[in-house]
Amino acid sequence: MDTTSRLLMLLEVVEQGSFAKAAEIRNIDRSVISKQISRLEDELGVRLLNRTTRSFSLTAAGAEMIKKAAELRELLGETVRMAENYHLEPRGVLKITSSTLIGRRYLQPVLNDFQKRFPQVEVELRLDDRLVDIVSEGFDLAFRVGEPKDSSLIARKIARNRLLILAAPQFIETYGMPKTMEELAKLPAASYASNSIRVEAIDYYDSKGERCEQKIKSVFRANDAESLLMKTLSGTTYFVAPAFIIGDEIIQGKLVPLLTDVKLMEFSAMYAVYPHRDLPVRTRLFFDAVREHLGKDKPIWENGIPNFEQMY
Amino acid sequence: MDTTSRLLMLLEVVEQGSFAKAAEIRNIDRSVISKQISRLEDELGVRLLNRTTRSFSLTAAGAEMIKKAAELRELLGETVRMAENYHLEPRGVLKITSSTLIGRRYLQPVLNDFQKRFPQVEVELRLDDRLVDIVSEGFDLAFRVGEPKDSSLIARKIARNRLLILAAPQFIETYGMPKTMEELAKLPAASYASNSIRVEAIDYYDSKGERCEQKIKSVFRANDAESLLMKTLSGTTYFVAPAFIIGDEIIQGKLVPLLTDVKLMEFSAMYAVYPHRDLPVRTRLFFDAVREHLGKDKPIWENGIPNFEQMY
DNA sequence: ATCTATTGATGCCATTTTGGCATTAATGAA
DNA sequence: TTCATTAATGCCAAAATGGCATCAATAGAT
Repeated sequence: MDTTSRLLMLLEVVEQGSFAKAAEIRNIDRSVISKQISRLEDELGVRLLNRTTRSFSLTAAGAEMIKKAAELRELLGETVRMAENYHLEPRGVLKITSSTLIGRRYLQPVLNDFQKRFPQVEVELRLDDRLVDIVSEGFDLAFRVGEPKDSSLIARKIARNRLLILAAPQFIETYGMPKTMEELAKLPAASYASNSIRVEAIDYYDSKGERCEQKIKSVFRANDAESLLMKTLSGTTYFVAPAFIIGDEIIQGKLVPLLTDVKLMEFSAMYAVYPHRDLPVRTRLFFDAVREHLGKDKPIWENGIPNFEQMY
Repeated sequence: MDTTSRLLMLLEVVEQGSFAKAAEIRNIDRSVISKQISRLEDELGVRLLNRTTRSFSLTAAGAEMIKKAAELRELLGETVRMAENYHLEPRGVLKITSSTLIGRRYLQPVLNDFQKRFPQVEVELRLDDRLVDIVSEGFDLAFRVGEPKDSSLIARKIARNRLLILAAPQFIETYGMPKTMEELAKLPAASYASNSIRVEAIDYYDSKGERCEQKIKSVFRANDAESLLMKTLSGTTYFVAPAFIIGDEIIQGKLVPLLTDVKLMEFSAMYAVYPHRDLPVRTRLFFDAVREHLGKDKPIWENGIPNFEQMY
């Protein structure tokens, strides 16, 4: 390890706010960070951090150094990316992140095939339902539902994501088949709720084509679509579900679409997000493979929903 | 060693034109270069050099990489320099270059004192009578006679450098004391000649104050002032000498100034040259020490020339 | 005020990496 | 052709690295 790497290490330490966190991210011992930062200070001949045993603050010199370190990281990244443009065969580590469901159901099959075709590519898949900082953690590609806010990133819509209103047959037996949105609104619902998004109503177009919002009676909230689905399968709630979480439950008769004549507003589409314009070969190929797998116009998950084109 | 260092190594290899020369400059074995460049190619996944066992050429990828490597070197240099601005005590390696005579006679005493005062500063002195590329070789400071042409460098005049016309007493016995420039011009001269400068005449002001040029009869030319001086001491030539090469030869009576009533044009002054606006502390302190040693208005070497103020 | 958990520093040791030497293969020059 | 120079490779000793255990300091909890 030499001065440049030590500067990048310093930058990470400062970004993370502690030696320990930086060490955890790099999967190395804290002592390594401690030693390398000390050594960097020796090399530069300047104290960079004011330590107070349990924390630190930047010195004036340290503040200038991390600015330069950020420039170095950027430049080094550019350099590596430039080299990657010369790769004919994909190689290196493909780092991907997505929500658990997307990863397990839609990326995993593509990845399996991808690594058969390109054995030289290592894959690191991080399934996480919270948003991940793809720049600082160095991801090549992220898959998310909903358009990301960070405009420094590039987001491409890769599949639409329509909504359905679903319930189990047992639910319909219990409550009867609702005929209107107002009737539906009185029935118990399962709905998605995390600290970022919270679904509390159904957006739809009424018979006159006007946009309406119908508040729902949510009795079960979770930040995990599978949980909501399981709850709904138990027959105790209905569920306004984005299509991409549906497997073959409808074909198997475990779930039935309700109010299929109502026109629902389109839900946030699925997006691919990446940090730079010029993707490494491995990323571009995988990206294409995912789009191929998901389908050009009609997303793959809609195959499990008979007559979906005629609904909603 | 990490990717950045390997890139810088590549840059040096390309600049030097061979692995062997780059290895020599760094004082490491060739095998190290060979291994590290190979490893860099592995890391980047691109062939950077087309090898032909006895030489190499850059690939397209390699050409792009060395551009980036040059940027990296520049940025890393800036970073280190920025850190040096925070040094209160001088430290690090002070790298100086000068001509042999300047180094031996005028820098050496200052350096001895300087390292007594600041033992933490290492010194590397390169005496070389050809011009040295102070940027690419990383010198802090250079001392030269004559204003340098490279405008990317900063040059400061640190001492005037007047001329004298000198001869040994034996020379005067042999040829008689010349009374006019015309008489002098007929006598055999020793003169400085290198592939850059070639002294073939004496510039002076005549009795009417007009600029004149008197061609001389040069019978001994060398690119080394000491040689010219020794030749002159032998009594076979006179010598138009810059004052800074004079020791105590005049006081000891070994040399006598000729035609002291002629007003000679001032010779190129002595300059200090450095590559950047913001000098590290060690450099600034040494620079000041040199100026102190040489004297503010009257250069130290003029002390060996009695009544010099009244001559020429 | 006291206790506890966390943080960064330090010393020690096993592992990895590095750099130098010797050898080899290739190639341009004499 | 021969010869000298160059880069690559294998081997080995030396240096650097990373992990573990430990310590001292301190912010936060009780």
